[in-house]
Amino acid sequence: MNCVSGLAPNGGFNLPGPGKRARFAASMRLLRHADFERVYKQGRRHFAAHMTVFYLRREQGEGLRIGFTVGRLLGGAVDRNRMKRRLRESVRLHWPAVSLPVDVVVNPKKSVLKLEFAELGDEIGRAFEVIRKSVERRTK
RNA sequence: CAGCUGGACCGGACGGUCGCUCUCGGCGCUUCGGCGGCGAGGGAGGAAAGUCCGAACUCCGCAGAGCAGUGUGCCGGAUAACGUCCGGGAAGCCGGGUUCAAGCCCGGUUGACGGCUAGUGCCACAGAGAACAUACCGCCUGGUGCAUCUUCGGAUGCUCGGGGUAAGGGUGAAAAGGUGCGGUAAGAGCGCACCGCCGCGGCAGUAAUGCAGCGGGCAGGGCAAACCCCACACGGAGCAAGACCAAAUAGGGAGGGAUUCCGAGUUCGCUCGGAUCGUGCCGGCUCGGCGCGUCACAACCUCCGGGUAGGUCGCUUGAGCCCCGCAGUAAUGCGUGGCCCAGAGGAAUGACCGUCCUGCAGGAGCAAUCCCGCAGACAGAAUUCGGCUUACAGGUCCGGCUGCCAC
RNA sequence: GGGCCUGUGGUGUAACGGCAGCACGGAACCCCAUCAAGGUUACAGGUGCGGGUUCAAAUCCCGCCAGGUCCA
Repeated sequence: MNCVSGLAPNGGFNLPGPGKRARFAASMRLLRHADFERVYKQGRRHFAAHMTVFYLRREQGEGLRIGFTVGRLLGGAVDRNRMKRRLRESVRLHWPAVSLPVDVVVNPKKSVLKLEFAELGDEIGRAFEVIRKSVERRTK
């Protein structure tokens, strides 16, 4: 029993509308190892200059959920934490207005550490756009 | 003032907007498990690191003792404990003084420092000889032969083999006490003095050890970060320890209930078909439908226990931090008072901006200063403490040495 | 959280505490009409780094660094 497939998406509290302030609560993140595995094995991939984005349409629930994988190859603990924090902030500020029932995993590259923050945000925005189009096409 | 060096400490500051996480308060929704939003407060380090030691804590194991294994290793103290810390000592190195020299004294510094007069093993090359030492060149001695000189006693030189010698040369990391004087054919602890060494008892000190004395001419080369011996310590695993709740699926255990007849087949265990009875499920009940049925198994129903995903606890009040006082050379201990200081779990402490601070480059200015740009280390809690080790921009304070300037 | 292993020319590997070798590759030359193969020659290292023990260290000891691997 977990809250992810059950209550939170059904309730729909966590969907930020255009007027709402940008948030990034726990229910909007991927929190379980099994979810990551499913997205890696069954999901589709989108390659960008500074990251690779995996995404998978979810059967249950409605909200978009996102997680980050930053492995040991990318640097020490300080650098990896910095990457995750910058990604999280970018995702928070570029959260798509339309609600998508999709799980997303982002694998950053080392350049995320030194990249201009605005540029990182643009790339996240473009990735969300690609995912939105892909999901809408499959739904029809 | 500058450079080098030792120790202690700090590790950019303040504010705004939007986020994350925990706690508390009250609110809304709820399938009563939670979810959402509002307000207030808390939110990385000196090394959080490496995981090299030591503990706490938890589970497992355990009559007692020994072996094996691992670690530690001068002495005393500190401590919960340690391979850590503090103090002391031996020893090495550097500088100065003194001495013919060895050595001794003073100052600084280093400091894994039990035992090779228990055993075993190793010591390449070079060298005559390397552990029951050794005679290559030398030195001394007497002998044979030859040459020269001769005052005809012999002397000198060379060759050969004999003996003595451990001074000198040479080899080596190391050649079996050192220096000086005496002594001698030449030499040698052969003798003496001083130093070193060994033994004995004495004194000082808790002890390591030191000091002086007497005796012995000197045995006992080095290596135990070689095997080893001696003394001491150590049960094993680790918060993914461990405790509790516990889905789905599979499996385990216990219990409950009830039959007879006819026909056919038969390897004589039983099987199949029909009727009847009992029972379980569907159903409010009957009929009906789907199953099962008396040795055992299976099936049905009820109950129990283990346990995975997942969740909760462990989880932060502790050998705790700060101030002051006392004891101690110090490590540290004791006492009064005050304080509560991160607890995540795909893992929170961030993003953007402003002002200031520090450093560096550029520009303006006689200068104080101003403008603009760049940079601000090493690094991120993961059960918790005590250490060690390693990384580290810049800065503050205290001490030592050297140089320059002033008095 | 804990255990174990490795590090030597460019590459792969040897070396009872006593001169750091071997093979491949690269370079030059020879051979050949040419290429390959073959032959000869020298080069390339202070054994991951820093200390210590020893007369002497790749080897023994201590501390770091990098990499690999196993268990929970």
